[in-house]
Formats: sequence, C-alpha cells, structure tokens
Amino acid sequence: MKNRVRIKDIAEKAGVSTGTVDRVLHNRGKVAPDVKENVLAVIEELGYQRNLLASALAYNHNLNIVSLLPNPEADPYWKQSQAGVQEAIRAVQHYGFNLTQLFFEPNKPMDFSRLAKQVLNNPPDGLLFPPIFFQESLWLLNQCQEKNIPTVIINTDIKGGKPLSYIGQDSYQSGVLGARLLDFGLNDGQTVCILNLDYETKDAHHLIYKERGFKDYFKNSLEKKIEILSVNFESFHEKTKLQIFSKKLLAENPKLGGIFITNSRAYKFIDSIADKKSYAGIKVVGFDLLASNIDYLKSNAINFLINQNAMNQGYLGIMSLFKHLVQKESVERQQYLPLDIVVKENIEYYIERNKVGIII
Amino acid sequence: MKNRVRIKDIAEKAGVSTGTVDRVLHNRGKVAPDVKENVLAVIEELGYQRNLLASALAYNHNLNIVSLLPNPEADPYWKQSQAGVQEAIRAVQHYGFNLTQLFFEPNKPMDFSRLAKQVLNNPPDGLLFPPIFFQESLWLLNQCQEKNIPTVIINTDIKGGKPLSYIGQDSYQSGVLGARLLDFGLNDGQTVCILNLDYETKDAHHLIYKERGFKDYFKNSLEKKIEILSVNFESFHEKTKLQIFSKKLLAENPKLGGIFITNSRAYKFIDSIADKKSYAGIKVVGFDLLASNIDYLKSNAINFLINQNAMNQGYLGIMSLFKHLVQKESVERQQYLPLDIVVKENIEYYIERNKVGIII
DNA sequence: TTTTCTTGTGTGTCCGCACACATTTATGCT
DNA sequence: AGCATAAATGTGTGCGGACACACAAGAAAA
Repeated sequence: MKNRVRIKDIAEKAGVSTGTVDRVLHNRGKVAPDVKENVLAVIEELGYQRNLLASALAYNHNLNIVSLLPNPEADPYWKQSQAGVQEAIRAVQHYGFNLTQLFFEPNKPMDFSRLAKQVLNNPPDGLLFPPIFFQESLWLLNQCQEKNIPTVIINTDIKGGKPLSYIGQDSYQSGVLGARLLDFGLNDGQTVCILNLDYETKDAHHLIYKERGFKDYFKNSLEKKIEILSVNFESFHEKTKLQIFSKKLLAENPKLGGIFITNSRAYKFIDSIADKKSYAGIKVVGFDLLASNIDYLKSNAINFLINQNAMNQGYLGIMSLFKHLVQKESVERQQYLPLDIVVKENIEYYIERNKVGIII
Repeated sequence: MKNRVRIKDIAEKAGVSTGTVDRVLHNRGKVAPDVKENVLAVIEELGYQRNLLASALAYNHNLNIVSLLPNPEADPYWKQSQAGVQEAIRAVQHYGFNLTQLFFEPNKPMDFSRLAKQVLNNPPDGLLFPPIFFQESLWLLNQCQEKNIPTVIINTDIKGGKPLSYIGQDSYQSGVLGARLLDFGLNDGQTVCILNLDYETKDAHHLIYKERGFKDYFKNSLEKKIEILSVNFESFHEKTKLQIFSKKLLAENPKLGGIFITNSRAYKFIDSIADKKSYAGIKVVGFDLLASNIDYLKSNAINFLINQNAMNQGYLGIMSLFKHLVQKESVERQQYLPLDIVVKENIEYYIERNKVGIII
C-alpha cells in the first residue's frame, strides 16, 4: 500500500517495540506514562490507521450475530428484511460474522419473549430485532444493555432503552408524504380515509405518528377542504369479514377520493373489493414492495407505494453492527431510510437492487 | 472462522502441498494433470472459498484507479459523482485501491482527449469516466480494452466499445417518468414543454432517449389531449439571453401547463424568470439534487425532481471495479440506478445519505 | 555414463496485526 | 548488597494466502 503507516513504523519512530505500540493502541498491559504519551504523539503525527484486513485476520474470532425477526411466512413483509440481513452477512462473513436466525410469530408476544430468553442464555456478539411488542422489547433491550450486547432495532423505534441504533422510517414523515401524494389527486370537498389493517394499535406508536403526519399535512394545506376519516380493522386476515367491511366503507362514503393504507397490506384491501369499478377514481396509497402490492401498482389499482426500504433495514442493521464491532466507529443513534415514492414507471429499479452490494 | 475451508485443508485432503493447491487455484506453474484434477475435485467437495482478507493482505499491491470526470467547478452536477467515487475509495482503500482524480472541462473534447492520452501513458488498473464526447470516449474505451484496463462508464451509455459496466440512468424511462409526473397536474388541452438547456445535442443520445420516453408516455395515454413542445436553448449560461428566452416562452404559450427540464439545470430556468407569478400553476419537473434545485423544490417553484443518483453512479462505479479486480466476480454490463421521485416531503432522506456506507 | 535441462512439487517468507510468552528493568524489602 | 517481585518492554508465532525459491526425479543431450 502506498505509504500506509504500520505499527512497525510507529514503533521505529517512537523507539519502542511493536508490542508496546500494540499495548498503547488497545489500552492493554502496562505502559510507562511518558512512553505512552510519546507513542500516542507519533500515532497522531503519522496519522496511523489500523489495517482492517490484517486486524480482522489476526483477530481470528467469530462474531455471532442473532437476528430475531417475525416469521416471514406469516407476514411477507419481513421477507425483505431477512433478505437484507442475509445479504449483509454474506458481505462481511470474512470478518468472522456468523448469523443465527430466529423467528417469532408476529402476534404472539410470548413467543417473542421465549426467544428473547433463549438469546440471552447464549449471549451473541450482536443482536438485531424489530421491537414490535413494546414491553417485551424494552425488557430485551435493557437486558442486552446490561450484558453489553450491541443491539440494533429496526422498523419501529422505541422510547427508553439504549440500542446501538434504530434503522427505519420516520413514521410521521411517511404520513405527511402519503397525504401529499393523495393530495395530488383530490378535489375540494372530498374525503380521504386512513385505513389501519393491523391488530390492536396501542403499542404501535409508528402507526399513531403516521396518522398524525397525515393529518398535519392537510391541516397545513389550506387550498382545499378535505375531510379525514380514520378507520381500524383488525380482522384483515378473514377474507369475508374484510369484504363486508370494504363494501360498507365504500358505500357509506360516496365522496371518498383517496385511501391511505398505513402498512404493507394495501393488497389485502384491493383483494377484498369484488367490484373493482366501485372504487374507480379513488386514489390508493400504500406501503412497501410486496409482490401483491407490485402487481396492483402495475395494474393501476394502487397509485403510489411508499417504499420503506425494508430490505435496507436489514442490510444496514447488520452493517451498523459491523461498523461498531469491526470498524469500531461510532454509529448514529437514528438512521432514517429514504421514503421512496414508487409508481408504475419507476418500480423496476426498486425491485431486486443491490447489484453491487453495499460494503463499508 | 466457523469451519472455513483453507488452502491447507485442501492440500491435506488431496495429499499435496499448499504450493500445488495454489498453482491449481491460480493456474500458474505446472501441475501434473491427474493431480490437478484431484485437487479441483477436493476444492469442489469442500466448497472452498478464498478468504478475501488474507488474499488481499498477501497480495500486497496497489491498484491504481483513475477517475476522469468533468470539472465539478464548471458543472456542480459532477460534485456528486466525485463524492461517490471518493466515498467508495475510502471504503476499499485497505484492499490497495488508490485514486487519481483527473478533471476535464465539460465542453472541451480536446481537453478530454489530452487527459485520455495521459491516462494511457501510465495505464491504471481501472478507469471510470462518463463518455460525454462520443468519438473521443469510444476511442478511449477501445484503447482501454486493448490494454486490458477494466473501465466503467457512468451517466451516459455508449454503443460500441466494451466497458466493464455502465452505471447510470435509463434515459428513456426517466423521460417516461417525467411525463407521468407532469401528467398528474395537467388538464385536457394544455401544452407541455420539453426544455433542453444544454450545448448541441448531437452526441447527447441520452437526451434524445429521454425526449422519446416523454413523448411516448403521452402517446400511450389517451385520456387527455396534450400538446408537446420541444425546445433547445444553448446559451443557458448567459443570464440575460436566458431571461429573454424564458419570457418569450411563457408569453407565446398561454396554455402551458408543465415544463420538463431534461437535465440538472432546472434552477437556471427558474432563476431566469423575473416575474414568478407569470408561471403560477405551471408544473415543473427537473432532475438532480443540486443545492439550487433543492431550494426551489422546497419553495414549491419546482414540483418534482427526479434523482438520477449521481452520487451512486460514482460509488457503484468504483465498487464494480472492486468487484472485478478484488472479488473477481462478474459484473453486470448495465446497472440502472433507481429513478427516485423527490418532492418537498421526502427530500431530506436523499440528501447526505450513506450513513453506513456500502462495503462488500 | 555423466551432465544439463525440464517438469513437478515442497518449503519458507512476507503481508499487518493480535496476542501469548520471554526478557529486561525498576522497586521494595530484609 | 542481595533477592524477590512487580512493572515495563521485547520477541515470536499464527491468521490464510501469494509468491519466490529450493529441490527431487526423470528426460534429453553430451
């Protein structure tokens, strides 16, 4: 390498052995104060930067990383995050990164807790999970902090607890953006509907923020008068119930001009509408590039998808652990991913990205 | 590392020395046919994968990469690509990547040629440049192929020549997307204007494709009747001329509903309009996140910016060279970057990305 | 038959760093 | 002063792979 400063160079210049330099660099063993100071000065002067390759090679340990994700079979949204995690691990495997994948059932806090305990029994070098269940997640987060396990949380941020980093969306802003996109197609006097197709939302702060962002947009935009309707529907997995619900929603709101579906289940709503003409002219904004959503986007049944970059959540999550554990650099507490606006005309570029993966 | 297969393991199992395995792996030196076959079989069986770290460390050579970009001082667009290149180099510097940056004047083919010759006189291990001048670029590309210099071209693709990869936008599709975005705000019977603020366009295939994509969109969309006006203006750097031009454009086209500026100079057009009210209601779609464009987007003077990911062009360009030179994996001939749709509400996420850069 | 060359294979060193162990120097105590 | 012990520092080996060099055996030339 061109003029790269090595430990040996420092040792020479400081008139000590490489062992001593090593002790200074790693704060291990005893070094005479004046020698230490001198060595540090030389390090500074020569601008030493550790060779990551040699360092990782010599370190020769495994770094066991655990990903604790919702079962992707139960909710396809999580397939993307999982793919991102795997991709990242592949990229840094040479640095000794080992992945253990654990999956919990999306709506079973007990299952999550069970696995959380399992993780703590055999503490990994790093952990990644989405804190879907508030109490249980906070507990896990605190346990990890106690045991010094650097932890990255994705998808949903959480107050309290000290994760290494949160990686995900800015919920509030995604609501604002959703409103803006719907606003393009709305006329004065129309109604828009915020539709939550999710289980009980008391823990789901991100949905609350999303909704707030959405409403705030219209509060601040004074050009048109738009009525906002907010609806929760929990039985989204029961097709007939959902059909009845949808039909009623459309029937009862003749002035409906737009629907904002706050998670990745826009396709479920479209699925449920038997008579596709009954919502002609109603604009639909949803989230995330699930296969079903993509199909509906292409067939114009969905107008916009906001891409939350679920894949990148996983990817950057692992990379943040890498940055912390291997590069030993500081990691931002919050890393917001871009809210990509996806339409029929640009969706191809968001499917199957990562041609030339992401390194650090 | 967990069960990682090493050369030593292969050697043992095949009953030869590591030197012989090395010779087989690198096709160097002479190996008896039967031995070679056996070693290959063992490699296959154990699923050997070279340890990139150890390999790069032992290789101990510099890889000199040259970036040949338009002078960013002359055209701020190129600042982003430059930043991407630098960021990528930083990420892979440990693998011996060294960068030499050369800059040519954006509208001087002679200057480009001069530097091209300079590059060839001292052949680098990899080259990256945007083929702005067709003839000159094609010549350079062919020379590089002859001398076996892997070359990545960015921003503009070129027919003929065999680069390692092209990284950039799909011009045609960006035109389609621009049309789609304008279409949101257009009413029946209005006019849209395609505005090229660039020097003579005979070499600029990407502008031609962009225009074609734009027109094709409206050809295929039968809902409204929209008239399309296409205008070139070369003296965009002369403020008064541009002012006169803009004024005339607006005056002569009272039904103008949208303007599609085909490159990153949308801000120049807005700058030139003295009476901001004269284009009230006219939608503007431009390209790229230059500081000036961003300001106008935030103040609603520009409605949409299509982000061509100029930064990523540079980043992925270098990473592709890395993939080829270090990872020795194949690289896609064409790597299209996403056409991000940027509005006021999501722009923050596109500015200053790369919190946790990309590694391999 | 001896010498020289070719072919095939094994061995050793180095890349930069981490870490264990060896060695030297300083300090305290009798 | 002499010795035990602690503090400070130096040396050596290995991580996995690349590559130069050493060396043996057989073939070709003398």
